[in-house]
Amino acid sequence: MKTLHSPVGVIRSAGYRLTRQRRLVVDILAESHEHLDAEAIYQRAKGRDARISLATVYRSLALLKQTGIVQEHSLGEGHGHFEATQPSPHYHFTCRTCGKVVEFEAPQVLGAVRRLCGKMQLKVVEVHLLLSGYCSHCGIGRMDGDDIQI
Amino acid sequence: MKTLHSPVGVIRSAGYRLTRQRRLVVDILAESHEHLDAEAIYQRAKGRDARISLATVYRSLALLKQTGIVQEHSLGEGHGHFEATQPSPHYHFTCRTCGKVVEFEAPQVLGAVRRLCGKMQLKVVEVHLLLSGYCSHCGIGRMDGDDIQI
DNA sequence: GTCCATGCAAACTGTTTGCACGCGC
DNA sequence: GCGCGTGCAAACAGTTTGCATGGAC
Repeated sequence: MKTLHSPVGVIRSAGYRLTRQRRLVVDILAESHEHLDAEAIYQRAKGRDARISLATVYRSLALLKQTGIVQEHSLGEGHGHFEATQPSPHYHFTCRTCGKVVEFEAPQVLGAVRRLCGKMQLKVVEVHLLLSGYCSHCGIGRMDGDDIQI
Repeated sequence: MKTLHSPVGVIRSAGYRLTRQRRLVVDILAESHEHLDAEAIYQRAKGRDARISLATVYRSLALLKQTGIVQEHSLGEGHGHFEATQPSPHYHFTCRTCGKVVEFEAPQVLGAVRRLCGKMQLKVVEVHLLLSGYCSHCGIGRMDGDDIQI
């Protein structure tokens, strides 16, 4: 059973240096509870340290992902979005009209996945469930099952 | 209730022209039951019609996606993969070692999603469930729960 | 014949990399 | 001080677009 450390502790105990830039990226993701993309993280980082570069943001994100501190999600926009790893797994819905992202938990999904993958002898490391459609606001008047398929 | 037409019928009844190139892309996806990316589709298409261009493949895929004839999946490689829309929804597992993609059905997942989204007033149009980990072959000796999180 | 679709090449977006300098340990 | 990490700019992959020509209807 893995003990939970602070991001800073994880970075150091994995043998990586704790640089100003890495700490900055961690902080930005820990503070913001949105799903930022690399560019947005870079912009925020630049606000606090004008010298940081986009390449470093990407390199930091790769390292943080590898150590499990952050997770990357594909939210249907064709590029990555990042968030600090949460204690309990959750999934995402994105609205096709307004772009809003709704997070939700779904323990049943994990159960079903676990059962299925046990049968198929698959060792699952990551689970991404991504829904898209229309949120409660944008879905008004969209009862015309035209592209509603579920 | 939407009637099922042949891809060709769907294209024409949506008011689009049925060109040699569009038919070719449809055929390639219908024949191959793999998850091809745009480049792979382009290579196969060139084999049958040397004049086709990659841009047209992309344009055709966009149109076929919009009409529901094909689906795009993000299989964790950072670029899109395409397959002909199947009658019953299914999901994907990709092996981190050998890259193999395993398809599986999971009606329970759809049920859970439907229930949750009903509560949250979300109208769901698309459901993507993507697992990654190690397949039965590559997973041997990987019992050391180090990065196994589910 | 009309107008949408195509081919080509150039543009664009997101991401990665090579290399010399900088800084955490 | 050693060696990993950074900044910069250039390279890269995947995808999109502008424009003149071609082909479906």
